[in-house]
Amino acid sequence: MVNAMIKNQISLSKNQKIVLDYIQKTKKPVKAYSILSGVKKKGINAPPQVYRALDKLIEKGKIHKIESQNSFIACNIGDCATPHAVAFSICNQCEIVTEINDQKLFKYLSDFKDKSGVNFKGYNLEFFGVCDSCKAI
Amino acid sequence: MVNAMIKNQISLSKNQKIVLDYIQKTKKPVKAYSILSGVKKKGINAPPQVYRALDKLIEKGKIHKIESQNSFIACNIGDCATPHAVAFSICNQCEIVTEINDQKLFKYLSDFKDKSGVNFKGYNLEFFGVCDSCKAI
DNA sequence: ATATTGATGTTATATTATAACGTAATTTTT
DNA sequence: AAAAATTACGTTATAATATAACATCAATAT
Repeated sequence: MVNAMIKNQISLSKNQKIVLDYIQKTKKPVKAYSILSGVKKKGINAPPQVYRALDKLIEKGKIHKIESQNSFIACNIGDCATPHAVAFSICNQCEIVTEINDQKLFKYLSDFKDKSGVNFKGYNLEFFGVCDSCKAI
Repeated sequence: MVNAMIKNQISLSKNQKIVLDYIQKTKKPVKAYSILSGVKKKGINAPPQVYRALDKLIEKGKIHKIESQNSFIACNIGDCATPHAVAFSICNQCEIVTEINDQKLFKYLSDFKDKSGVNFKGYNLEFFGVCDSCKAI
């Protein structure tokens, strides 16, 4: 029982913590090589170290990749239960990304079936527009 | 009037035609450098020529970029009226991509508003799963 | 005719990501 | 606890994706 709980807690390795820390500090999505320069002083020296950490953090639901930007953001839902079923809004002007947490949308997409009746395990949805702050300018 | 119609016909430049031709011949999504090697004999020699054509073809609704694959497919809806509001299904095994043409889904996504009431101009939706052919194996 | 815009060709380089190898730490199994 | 298996680490090199910059040519609009 207790063991099961402990196992459920997702544990992070040293480099994974360093990379996650860095991503969580920023508001905008960050690119892999920005992360690399940002964590050099912590002893991470080479791209593979960053990319390996990123891969694991995605698997563990701690971060998401924004495919249209090749950038990464922290999951704002804590431990994301569905790391492969995600939706974001992206401002075309300032490029700020916000993770969308909308149960109705999630249900709609999870239930969606294509013409041949195939249902999908996951999805990545990126909305594009201009955010309120940019509209105000 | 006639002029307006002629203007409405989307015209393609020489390189744009070559690149589109190549993409339409393939069933699977193709990568930029595959296109480049595929059209070398047609006189296209360097990456910028391909990428410029790709950009224009996307603008003109002739092709779409599959962001999660950095690959490109021909629009299966002909002249896509909404080149920046698209949905695809992607097989995780064979990586085949199919463009989804579902009016209900389109309406749902176009009407979607985030928490702050912002409505979005476009979206890119990629569903992931295993296609029927791969399931059968 | 001439200014503007769109397209081309080319070289070089920037950006993003992974292969491959050896080693060390951690976890699981026995 | 020892052996085996898995996971993570560090490093070098290189692959794959994409753009900057510049000169030239073509088309179209004023």
